[in-house]
Amino acid sequence: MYAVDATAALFVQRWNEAAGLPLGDCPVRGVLDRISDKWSMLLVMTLADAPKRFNQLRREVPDISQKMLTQTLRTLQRDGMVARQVFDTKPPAVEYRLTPLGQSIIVPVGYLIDWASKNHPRIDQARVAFDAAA
Amino acid sequence: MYAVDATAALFVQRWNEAAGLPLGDCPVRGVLDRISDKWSMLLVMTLADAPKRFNQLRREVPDISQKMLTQTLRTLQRDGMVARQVFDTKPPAVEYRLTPLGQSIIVPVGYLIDWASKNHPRIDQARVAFDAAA
DNA sequence: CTGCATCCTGGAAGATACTG
DNA sequence: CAGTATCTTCCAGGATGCAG
Repeated sequence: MYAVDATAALFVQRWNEAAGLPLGDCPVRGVLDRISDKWSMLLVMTLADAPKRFNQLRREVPDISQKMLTQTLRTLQRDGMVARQVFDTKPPAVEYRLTPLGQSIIVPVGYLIDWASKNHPRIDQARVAFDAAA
Repeated sequence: MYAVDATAALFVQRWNEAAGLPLGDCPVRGVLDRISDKWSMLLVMTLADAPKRFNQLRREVPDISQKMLTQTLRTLQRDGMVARQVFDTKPPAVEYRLTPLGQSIIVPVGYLIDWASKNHPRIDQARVAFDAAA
């Protein structure tokens, strides 16, 4: 055991319960896998402040290919995180917006982002030290 | 804009600042990428309650290959999240434990796990509905 | 027990071209 | 503008065998 704070201990306990499930039935594994794909969370955060259109997303995430943009948006839509609204104008416009479910993940992902921005210098330091030792 | 709560709005604002950075310089992207690999967070959570040895980890995460276990542990060690301690016994024993940095990520990841366990039924529903519509 | 070395494959992702 | 279709590349990850 370590000395961990109460919040961490609670999460660890929940995790241990979840981790005991058969692999296919562990909902956490499934969600972590989804989050873990290269673009999903990036798009969720890019849509976090306002709904956006297809090419607007391409501009704001310049290093995503249009194929992966389409594909990731479809997956997010299928998972109920993003809603797709077509405007029947000429030329057609398509707007993507977070659903309430999609919005609800902003906070937990936000904590991770917060952790990242606070601790990435430590990670960088650790890497330099590790590589120097090797 | 959506109507989002204050916490979410704060995280969105921070994200937008981070997202403005050149891609290589965005610390958040880097950390999301690390988290996004298949096994890192799984191992962190498995080590969250107590230090463990190599084959103990194999048993607790039965579907990880030994190659990926070694590889992921090395990466976590390099990033300063995990410490590796060798006991000079016969046969040799090696113990892996979370560093303070590694422990500090339990809480933000925990929020995500919490979100996952609460919302995975909604995601499942959404998928069924989406597939039925198609 | 704790690994490293090698080989190999599936699927993720990129590039390019075309369309309503 | 918002996609689809196809081809190709690339590498994470699995399988297996060996070693200190």
